[in-house]
Amino acid sequence: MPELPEVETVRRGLVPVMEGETILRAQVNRPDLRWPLPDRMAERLTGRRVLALRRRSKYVLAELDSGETLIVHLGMSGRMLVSGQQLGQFRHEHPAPQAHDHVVLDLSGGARVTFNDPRRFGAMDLWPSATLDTHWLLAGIGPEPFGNAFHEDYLVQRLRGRNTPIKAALLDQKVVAGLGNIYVCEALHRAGVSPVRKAGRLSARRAGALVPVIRATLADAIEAGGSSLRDYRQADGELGYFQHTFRVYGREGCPCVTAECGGTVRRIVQSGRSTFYCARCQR
DNA sequence: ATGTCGCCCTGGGAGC
DNA sequence: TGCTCCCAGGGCGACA
Repeated sequence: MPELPEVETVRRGLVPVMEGETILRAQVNRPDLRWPLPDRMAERLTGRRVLALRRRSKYVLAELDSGETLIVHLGMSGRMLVSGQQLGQFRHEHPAPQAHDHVVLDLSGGARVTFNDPRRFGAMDLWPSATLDTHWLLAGIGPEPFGNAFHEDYLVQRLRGRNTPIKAALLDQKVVAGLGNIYVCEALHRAGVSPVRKAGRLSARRAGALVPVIRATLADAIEAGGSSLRDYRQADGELGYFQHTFRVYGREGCPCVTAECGGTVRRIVQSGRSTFYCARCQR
């Protein structure tokens, strides 16, 4: 689930139950996820107030009143399940613990946030907030797609001379933060750019034009995620926000949705990962 | 520096 | 029903 729009959706879902609240209890059920969890993680979280919830790329960042920030990455299968929140006059019960519930946080507002991650590609760490940018997971990440540093001249410059397919270049988190396999495929289709085209062989005009298309693709996805945020709250934290209408992703063999195109969506493999695109209208 | 590949894990679905 | 194989939205580190 977790590319930038999904992580942003998760963040927005967590804000009302975490921001300004105190972590009354932290339960850490194993010593590691993808990497070792920080030393004494439960103690360093317990009693801390969450000052702000932010997002950087695909990371959720919980700034604590201890001067540390909890860094969370959802990997491929990570979930942040919310239970026990107040809904009108009702308060949901906490569900029974599930397999792969690795970290459980009980907040002062009554909510419980459970990090569940079957594949354990996720990660958590605690790091001084003042030097968050220097954390090894965050240090090399490129500009936020909605930030001022991500603009047409930047992207043109960044792609110049690169011999890798544009698909791989946009997947590279050093080029732009937060894009994953789905939204790269979707953005390239919207832009009419072939995923196999070498990044450096895209005209400056077409390379620059990717910037607003990437933003629009992500913004639409966030909006779609936001619309199902209500389900997320109602349904005991069950994360079910994928009513997105993908134009190419997962649509191998289906007709291209571009008006008057008439092409068929193909699936190919690039650097070991599926790419979906229409060879007729993506050039 | 740049680009590709293997790998860390588990679960779900397709096919037999 | 049960097995095997393939696939999965990430990203690091090793290699050419």
